[in-house]
Amino acid sequence: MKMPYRFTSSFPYLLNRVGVRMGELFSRKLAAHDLTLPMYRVMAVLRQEGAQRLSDLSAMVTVEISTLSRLVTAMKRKGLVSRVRPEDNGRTVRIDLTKAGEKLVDDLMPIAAHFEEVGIKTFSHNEVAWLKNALKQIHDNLQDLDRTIP
Amino acid sequence: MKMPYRFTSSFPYLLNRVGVRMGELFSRKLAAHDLTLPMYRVMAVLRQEGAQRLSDLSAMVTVEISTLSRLVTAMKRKGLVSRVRPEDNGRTVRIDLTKAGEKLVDDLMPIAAHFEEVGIKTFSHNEVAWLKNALKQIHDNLQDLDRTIP
DNA sequence: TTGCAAAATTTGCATTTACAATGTTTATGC
DNA sequence: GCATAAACATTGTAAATGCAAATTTTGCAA
Repeated sequence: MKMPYRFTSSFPYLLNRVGVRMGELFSRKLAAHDLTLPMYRVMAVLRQEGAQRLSDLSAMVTVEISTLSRLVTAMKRKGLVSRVRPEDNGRTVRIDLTKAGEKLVDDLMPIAAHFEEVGIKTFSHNEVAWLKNALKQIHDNLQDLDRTIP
Repeated sequence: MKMPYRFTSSFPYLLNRVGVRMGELFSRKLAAHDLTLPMYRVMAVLRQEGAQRLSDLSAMVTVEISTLSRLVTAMKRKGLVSRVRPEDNGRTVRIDLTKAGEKLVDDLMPIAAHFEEVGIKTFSHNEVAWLKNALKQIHDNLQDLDRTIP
């Protein structure tokens, strides 16, 4: 038999709910360092991928590019990142972590990892791997739709 | 062997990414009705659960209560919800869908369901059920932490 | 019953965000 | 080689958000 549609059992609802919760928990820790969650995400991506153009960073962090532009301004003021226009292509901009930013994000990542750990502690290694892969897959499915019907 | 920590393979990252994407897609549809995603979520919860107090609604929709207060004001202005103070407890407030709000959310839910469908189309029924349950479980794990260490 | 704490919501205010418009720099067609 | 388009990034502006403070109503103890 077909189940009736339940909003609170829908994927977007469950997704948003756990995402917001996890974000809140971590944000409290970040506040002690005078940081926001988007700032952390930017630093974490830069740490992993190295210097990025603004638009690429925007895609990786899933934050609107104009928002990111201002965010980077604030982070630069804090001495966390550098922003330079490369000589070979002056319309782009190259964002990178400073030493201080690197140090800070290295301190914070274990805390983020801890919250992740708490969330997934009731799952096996394989289950977590499957789950993460599913999230990746679903994202791709939605991206495909986005390309098909703009 | 232990894998190095990869931010872009972390659960919070994958979660946020797919959540934002799905939200964006649906938001575009909502814009045609002059609605925002939080507004839809409020309506969907009210549709499923019936009238709610503001604080309960806040918990269900995972939106900050002061934000919700203003959101409800805007929705009331649009004629989507009613807001009354019950006689038996004048410090609470009772939010409920109007007929118009009910009609609107009934029209929108299939669209939301469609995007969900697109996202999870590559998974079996059982897999989706497992996935949703996992998200619920993880949320609970985090809630427990929240209660343990405030 | 009166006064005080708790519960629930609202508001003040500063920050963040999104969309559109604008500004630069590079690439392309003729 | 020059005009024009395309690619990237920034800024103007209005709306959304979050925290703290204020407000209103209820519950409780003396």
